[in-house]
Amino acid sequence: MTEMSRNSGQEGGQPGRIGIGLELDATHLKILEVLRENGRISVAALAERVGISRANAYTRFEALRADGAIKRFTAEIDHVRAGLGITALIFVTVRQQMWRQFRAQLAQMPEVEYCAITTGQHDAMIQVRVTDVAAVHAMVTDRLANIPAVKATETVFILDEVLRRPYVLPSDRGPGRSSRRPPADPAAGSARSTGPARSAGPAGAAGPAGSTGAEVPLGMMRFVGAAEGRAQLQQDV
Amino acid sequence: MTEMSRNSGQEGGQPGRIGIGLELDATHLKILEVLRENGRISVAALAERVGISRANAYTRFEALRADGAIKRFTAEIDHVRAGLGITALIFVTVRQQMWRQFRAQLAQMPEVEYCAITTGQHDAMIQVRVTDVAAVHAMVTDRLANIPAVKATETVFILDEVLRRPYVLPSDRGPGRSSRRPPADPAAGSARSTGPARSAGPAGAAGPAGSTGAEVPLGMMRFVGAAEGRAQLQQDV
DNA sequence: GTTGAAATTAGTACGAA
DNA sequence: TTCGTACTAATTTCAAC
Repeated sequence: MTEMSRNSGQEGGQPGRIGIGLELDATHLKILEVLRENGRISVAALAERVGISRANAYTRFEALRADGAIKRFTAEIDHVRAGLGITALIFVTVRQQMWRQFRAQLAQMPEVEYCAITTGQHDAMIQVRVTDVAAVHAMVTDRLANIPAVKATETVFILDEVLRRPYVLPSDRGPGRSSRRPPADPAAGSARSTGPARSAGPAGAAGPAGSTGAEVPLGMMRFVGAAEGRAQLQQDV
Repeated sequence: MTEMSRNSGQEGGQPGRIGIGLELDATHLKILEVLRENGRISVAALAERVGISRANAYTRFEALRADGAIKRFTAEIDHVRAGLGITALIFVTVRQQMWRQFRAQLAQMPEVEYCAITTGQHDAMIQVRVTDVAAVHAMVTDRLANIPAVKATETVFILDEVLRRPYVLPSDRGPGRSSRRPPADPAAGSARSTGPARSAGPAGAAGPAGSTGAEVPLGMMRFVGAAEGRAQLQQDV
């Protein structure tokens, strides 16, 4: 299972915990930078590219894995080549108090590649990969519609995936804080990595959670209030 | 080259291209299955898990990479640990005839992890990872709003990422076609991969593209028509 | 497509700076 | 902590079957 709970690497924790077990310095970020683009690089080559000794690279590599900063290593597969030419996004409104059931059902659907709980008009967005358009229809009408937790859905097809970065890092915008100019796209490269797969951690949980339901204009951005039942999110899930 | 004449193995092709250079048999899928969960496994261990000889595994492994079925290998990084605790989805309405500019600008934004062109109310969805909520605001108002190609945006925060599968494969639902019962979630594992970063290729391009703009009820699914300017998608991009 | 054996490389375990 | 080296184990390559 690929359930992402929000806790640290090896230990389970409370949902609210964010604890940092490892201070990531510039060298750590550099390692992550190489690894996200070439997950299969040897530690020796990694050490050379980062500019540290092999022994140091092994130590840091292991630390990053143990800490959970590196969750797992995966191969990016061409879905079209693999026979899954259709990608769709399904926005789901979940009936309050039924989040647990919804998550359980999700785990039973192998065509679901990604699911995130969001603010806004809907409660969750799921991304599915299937062989044909009919399969999307079947998925929505047969599978999702039969889940009591699902109140409503809205489907959108993905026509093209313009960009997919392995994983964004803070170092992408320099050592500093936020809004600065990017140093241009550092795309090319190859990465390699090794290690057992583990449950993913939680994403950011800050932000306008538990909003009131009213639209709150904030500059050009529209914070669409969460749907009813969102307040139960933490207790229910 | 024999059968791969129309697409090259290592090179990206035109957006409309779907060509299949390599026939993926059950063994290939099995290899992909292992690799997506453990991208850093050795080819020797891979051979053992798949049940083929080492040499065979090397041959197939290389073929999958050359063919492009495996695009690259990457490390999944815990964004929170890496200092990017906030994830948001920004739905963008793009001004017609300006897709090329939009895409060019995207490449200049390192905080963008993913961008897909969609049907529906909006034209594109981008996922960003940043350090704090303010950075999202800055991103939308300062960066996106200043792109002439961007007509409007709508932002939604991700409160939790419930599920992330390395990559969905057709074998997940058995050798057959579509809607069947999943064999339960085969999640855990770790993946390793290697390869240069590249711009994402086109996803499935079928579906209700070039729709009229009217809502077409189809079972429980709502096909929201594409926004104006979508017709220029292929020529413009 | 498989097996086995050689050459290379990776991973580990020390000390020393 | 980090580096450098030596030792051990594993992997990749290449041969023949």
